[in-house]
Amino acid sequence: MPELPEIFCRAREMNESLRERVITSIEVKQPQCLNVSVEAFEAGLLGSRIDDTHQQGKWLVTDTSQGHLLINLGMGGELLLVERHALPEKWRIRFDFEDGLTLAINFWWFGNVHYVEPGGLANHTMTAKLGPNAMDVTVDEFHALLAGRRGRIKSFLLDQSKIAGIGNAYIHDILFRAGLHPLRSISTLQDQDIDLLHQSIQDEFRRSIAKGAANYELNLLGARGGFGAQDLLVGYREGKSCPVCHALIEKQKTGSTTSYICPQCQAM
DNA sequence: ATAAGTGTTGCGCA
DNA sequence: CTGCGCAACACTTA
Repeated sequence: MPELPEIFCRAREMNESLRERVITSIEVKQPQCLNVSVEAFEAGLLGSRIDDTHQQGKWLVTDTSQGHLLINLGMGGELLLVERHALPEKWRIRFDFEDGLTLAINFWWFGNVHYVEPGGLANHTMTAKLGPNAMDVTVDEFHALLAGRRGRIKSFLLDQSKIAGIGNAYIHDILFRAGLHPLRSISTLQDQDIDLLHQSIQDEFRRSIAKGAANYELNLLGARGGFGAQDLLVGYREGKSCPVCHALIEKQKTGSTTSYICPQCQAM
């Protein structure tokens, strides 16, 4: 589950390792994850020089000399920079560079690799409609985003068009740190709840980024991140005791996603 | 061995 | 606007 911390780290790694490289060949094993035909994809990116990469929600947006490469790893996957003779077993799309290195992209379920021509980002609806990056939202902006909303807090936080980058793995501890039940109605939140929730998002993501993000994902060079189960307070800890009140952590179906909560600390 | 569950997203529908 | 069910490119666990 690449969420904001993973994508943030991958963007940083791409900037460190891919800038100035020129794409000399492209192999697409899975055309379904493209937004254009294989022919158009290759015509767009062959010969292009990699420039800056930035993170936008769960998307990686790479500028090149011939347009933009946009990647969404869906529910998990890797971007591996390897020697061409040492390709990983599984990859769906591959970019070869002139110096013998290859960027191999894989994802295990639902990913996107898109090409957008120069100046066309505004027409790429999947990224154009994203809300502000969760880590970039100030506390005042966060209050404004929530003002007048009716639904439930978890649905809002997971809605990428409202605020981008939060997924169903980090959200367990984000809500726990804020003392909020996932099904809590936004309209019942007090100002201090919103302040604390904003702080929780910042804290959780910063802690993960500081450790190189999730340890179940590989970075560009194949190393695992340092943020893992030992860093979670309630997430994926069903039946264990709450670190604050020692009540037993519960796993609950909340709408179409599963939630891990402390029934004491996160009462409705 | 078979089936359910899972980190994402867009869509249609109530 | 909000919620829900569904489907789409695997893989792990019960």
